Amino acid sequence: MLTKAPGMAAMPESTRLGTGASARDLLFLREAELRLAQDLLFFGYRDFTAGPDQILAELGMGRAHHRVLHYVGRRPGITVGELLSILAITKQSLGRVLQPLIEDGYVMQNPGRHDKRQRLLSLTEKGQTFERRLFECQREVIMRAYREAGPQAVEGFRRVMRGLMGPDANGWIDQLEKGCQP
Amino acid sequence: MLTKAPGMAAMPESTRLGTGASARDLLFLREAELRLAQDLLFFGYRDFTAGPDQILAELGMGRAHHRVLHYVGRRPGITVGELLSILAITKQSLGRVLQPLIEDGYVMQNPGRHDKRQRLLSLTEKGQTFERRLFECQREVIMRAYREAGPQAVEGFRRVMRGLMGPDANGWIDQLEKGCQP
DNA sequence: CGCTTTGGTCAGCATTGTTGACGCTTCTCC
DNA sequence: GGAGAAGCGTCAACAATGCTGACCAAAGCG
Repeated sequence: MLTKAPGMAAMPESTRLGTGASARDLLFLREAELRLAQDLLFFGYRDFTAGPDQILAELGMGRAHHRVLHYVGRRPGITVGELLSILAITKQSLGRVLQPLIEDGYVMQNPGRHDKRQRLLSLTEKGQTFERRLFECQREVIMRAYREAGPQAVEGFRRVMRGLMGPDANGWIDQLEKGCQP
Repeated sequence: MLTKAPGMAAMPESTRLGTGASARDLLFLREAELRLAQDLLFFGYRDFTAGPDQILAELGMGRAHHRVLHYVGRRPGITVGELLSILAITKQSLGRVLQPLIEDGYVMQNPGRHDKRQRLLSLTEKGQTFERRLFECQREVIMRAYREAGPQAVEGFRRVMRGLMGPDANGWIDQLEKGCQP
């Protein structure tokens, strides 16, 4: 907004992080660049969720249902407590979407083997099918964005996004990534 | 989820986009990588908005108020119609947050010079101060993430985010970037 | 046997999105 | 100049998804 550096964003220069970075390297921290980040996150997140939202609406569901289906699908046998931690919402908020999902046969619950208080959640066949449908919707969007941006951009995207979130979320991401490559 | 390529994300190889990309280059399009993207966006967006949300709550406001303050601040003299297009919400939804912001002296409206039907919106001193406070909150988060990730990662982040959003949002982003470097 | 943990539930409230309908002012075009 | 369109505001009702507070039941644990 004050200094001028058109196209600076395209410079393929220094890769060094932090230590010893020149003033030139830090141009991307100007106010205008940070404002842009706000916009990117707002528009990006909104458009990214738009597809599933539409499908969900047809079945009388919302984004919260998708999140439950996603994380139950990602971690079959997850406990209610873990799900609450991941979503960072209250028991009541979760109950309102989880209960219908169970009643309508998308999610099933089994008592824990070691701890019978627990209700281990997993997707039914119907739940898997539906979750996949929602996923395919976003898959296309991400694939296009990733392919157009290229592998290095994707890696950069990941680094920035992880930097944006707090330690809790970063921990969950680590766990989720681990769990998917057994 | 099916193939295995630990640490692939860190490979600094080919930069070529799309055309002629090898199978190796496209490993980042595996299902697990796309699932990860879903998680990154969910956690990232949530944690990114958490700071302002807290401040806003103390004043009886919500995220919607922040968005209005942000875009009015970004485009002083914006019309109600433009704001509606950017936010992609209904007139009624906007009215509910805009009206209180005007009454409480955060936003002021002046009749358009050429078209007197228009109400050109801009931030009052009070509005600017408050918006800046919210911005500072996110500024720190973004700056840390950007600095830790490095300039190339930031560029990648931008490319991917722009790829995620639709043409409308991309158009608005272009306009907003232009308007800030007059 | 008591205490804690895990999970469920009821009641009420706030934010923010939606539709539909109606009114006022102002611009534009014939 | 008058008709219709455009820009904006507003009332009413509804839906999704957060929240708090309170209370209950079953199971684990010392």
